[in-house]
Amino acid sequence: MNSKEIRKAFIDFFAGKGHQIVASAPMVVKNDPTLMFTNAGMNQFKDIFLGNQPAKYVRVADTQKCLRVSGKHNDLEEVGHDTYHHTMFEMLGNWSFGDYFKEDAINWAWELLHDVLKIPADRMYASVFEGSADDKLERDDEAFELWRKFLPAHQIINGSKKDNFWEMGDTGPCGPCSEIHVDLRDDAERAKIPGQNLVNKDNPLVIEIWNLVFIQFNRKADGKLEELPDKHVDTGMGFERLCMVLQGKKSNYDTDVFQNTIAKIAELSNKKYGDDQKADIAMRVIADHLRAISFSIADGQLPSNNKAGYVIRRILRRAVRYGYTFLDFREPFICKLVEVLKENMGDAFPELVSQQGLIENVIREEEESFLRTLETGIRLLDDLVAKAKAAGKTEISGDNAFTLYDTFGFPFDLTSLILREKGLTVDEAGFNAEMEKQKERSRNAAAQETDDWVELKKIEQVEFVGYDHLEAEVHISRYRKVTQKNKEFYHLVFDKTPFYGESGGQVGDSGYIEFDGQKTLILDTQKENNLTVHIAQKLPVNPAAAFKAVVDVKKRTLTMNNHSATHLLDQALREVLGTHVEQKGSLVNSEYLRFDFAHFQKVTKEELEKIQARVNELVRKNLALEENRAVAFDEAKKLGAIALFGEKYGDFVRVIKFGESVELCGGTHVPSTGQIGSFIITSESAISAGVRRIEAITADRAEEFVKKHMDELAEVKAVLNNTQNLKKSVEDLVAQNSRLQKQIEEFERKAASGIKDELKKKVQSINGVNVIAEVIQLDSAQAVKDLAFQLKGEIENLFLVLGSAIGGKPSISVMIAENLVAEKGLNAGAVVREAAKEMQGGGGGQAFYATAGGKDLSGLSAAVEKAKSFVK
RNA sequence: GGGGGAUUAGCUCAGUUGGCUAGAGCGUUUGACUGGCAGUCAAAAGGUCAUCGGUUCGAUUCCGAUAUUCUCCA
Repeated sequence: MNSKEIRKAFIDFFAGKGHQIVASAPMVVKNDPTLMFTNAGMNQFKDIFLGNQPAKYVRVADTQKCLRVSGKHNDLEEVGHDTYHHTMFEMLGNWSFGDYFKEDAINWAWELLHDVLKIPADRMYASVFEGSADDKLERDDEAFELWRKFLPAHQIINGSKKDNFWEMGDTGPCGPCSEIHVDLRDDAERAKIPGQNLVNKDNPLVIEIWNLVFIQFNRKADGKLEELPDKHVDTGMGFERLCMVLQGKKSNYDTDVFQNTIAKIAELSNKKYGDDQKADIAMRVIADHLRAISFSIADGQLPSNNKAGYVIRRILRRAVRYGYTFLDFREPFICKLVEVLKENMGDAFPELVSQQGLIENVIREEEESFLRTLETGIRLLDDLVAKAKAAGKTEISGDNAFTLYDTFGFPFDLTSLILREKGLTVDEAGFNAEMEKQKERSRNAAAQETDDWVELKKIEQVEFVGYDHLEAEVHISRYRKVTQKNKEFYHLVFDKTPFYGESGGQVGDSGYIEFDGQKTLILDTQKENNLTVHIAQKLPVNPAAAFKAVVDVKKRTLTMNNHSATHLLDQALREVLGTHVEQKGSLVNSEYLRFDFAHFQKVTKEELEKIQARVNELVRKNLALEENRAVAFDEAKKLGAIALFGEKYGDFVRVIKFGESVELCGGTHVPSTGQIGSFIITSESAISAGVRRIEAITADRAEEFVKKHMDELAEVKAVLNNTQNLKKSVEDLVAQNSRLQKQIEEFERKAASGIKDELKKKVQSINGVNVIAEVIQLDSAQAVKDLAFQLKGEIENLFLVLGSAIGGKPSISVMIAENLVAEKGLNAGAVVREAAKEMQGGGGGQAFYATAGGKDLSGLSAAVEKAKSFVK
């Protein structure tokens, strides 16, 4: 069976058992502060488990793209070294939300693996939770008995709390789980050591493929468990591992999921997979990371320097590093692999097909930029090596290596590799110590303590009334205290709310809630999945009261202007640039709007003018908002609504129409576009290969912007006697200025040359040295310097001291012919330092030319005399 | 969110006790050599040393802020 057939077999099986098949959620998570990426199939159902949202279907199955870059068994740095870890993987899963429980879950798992997919029974092992004294839990005998129907007792293993008790986090839903392991060793090996001894022992051929989680408890902040009213099943099966088992391979990377990519890498690098261990690791790393990066970009997450974007950048750079070190790639190559990936997975994940061009461009750009970083690092490292060698050292300090890594992004393993080649070592312990310090700093800065929710009023779902009302009577449904850096604030959840929680690029509302004359400020409103969390500075005195919730109208109105303008901008962009323009991100707040979109070249000035004019035209048409809050998703698409990649949509969506602009959007909008008033583009820039950014302002801000510019112009005109032709006047002024500048220089030159002739007459000969020591009238340090250098060229054996007042301050320059410096041991620097004392100053320079300044103008001639006295 | 760098000629970068006429390579322009191209040689142009403030007799250099940008951590 090939991988496509295997995926289908799973989906068909559970569809046959009454499961609703749903689409994979985006791999990049939005609206969940605790998670950057989907790391398990259950993520998209989190709200159901938490009780924040009712289940739409009680039985669901899917294949979910997941990304794991950290965690107990999956450090990014390990991926590729073995044959079964990945960053991005597919997780096949089936769920029951308060419907079937252990019995059906286990029966069906067995039926699929054994009866449908034909995995031999004697190669399968099941594990069950052994119980835990800490939590006062017995062994999961129920699961054990269910497995006994299919497996002999010795193939059922007791698992520890670590392996067989699943928890969503420190707190929240949890429960025992039961894993299915498969033994892939050959018969001789199996005869030697029984498979049950190797389960959960990190043997690459005795592996867990499916985990069935039985969610029956809720873990509270004090560590205690409470029984859930509704019990759920959550399962996850590693798709790549399943393919390995069914295709009779010993490594995930040997399955058809990865082999096409690896073959392409081998071709590009002119190496063969299987010839060299290190090259093999590199190929696996690249084949794995390619998937993670491509899917992230397709989901709209571009590499950047913080948060999720940074994780993607790090993964990509790791792939480049391995290609660079072990496969000798010196130019972008990962971008050339996207084509193969698309052929492999484009069927199941159409976003790869439609986003291919963007993915390739973004990857190429990132590769180029990192190769530049590497070059810089190599140069810096060469310097360090040269210095170390000159000092007779053979080790580079951990501190230095860390600076290379931390400040210049040069990977530590490359540092030690290059040093090894040059016969040097690096202090790894020192490096790690510095690394720890950095982590400590960041942890302290980000440390946050969250208390348990205190529930006051049970609700099914928060009702958002903010589309229609900016005030409402609300009750606090639950609250909790959050402590960060000694600052306390409170998270409040209301039964209903007029406050818009930050999402879809639009910032959250602020405002206040009021009871009995007491106001509590709401600083911000955030969304945690489906929960709208209001951030308050303090807890109201009487949390159970009925509050009047009031949104900051000014801020909301300005934000609405910008949000609606963003839709108009989107439409104008499509009209002017073409329909390839796709939104890649946006930010909308009360100050301005920012819109990122796919476009492969700079937007020209003419295009920008057209776009801005078009938006303003749409504003003036005063198009009325047509809002429909519950349109079936398919229906909305038929209307031509613009949906975003990487965005998770429900079955029913909100559709926002302004004339011809139709978008799926949850944000708040103006009743008609005339309210936007005016729209001004303030900047256009590139944020990544193939992605441009436009920033713009509207309404009040636009008006202020125009006023500021007009005022400035008026002021400038006033300075120029209210000239009719400002541009010409300024040009004339500039031309005149440069002409005068040249004249001044000419005069100065003449003056200097007059002074020069005077000075040449005053040469004294002292012991064969031609001495000039005079105070002259020159007001420019540069002119004095020029004069000194000219005299040096014209008089041999010169010892020159020039005193002058520059900007009202005394200054002396000493010039000594090079041969005198050498023969007589004279040093201009020493001379000026000594002489400058006469005028309360100091100075320095080189042996042949030095300058000094001072505070006391009356000491100038004394200083000149003093300098002269150095002639021997 | 927190740390560390960087910003000098069109480009890539040097520039240490604060005073070096602010440099190199590449590129550009001009001239010479060659039948032409390529090239070689010679010369020249090109700099608010990111911006603003402070310390100092004096700041590209030290300090602070801002902007832009790179990078690491969370």
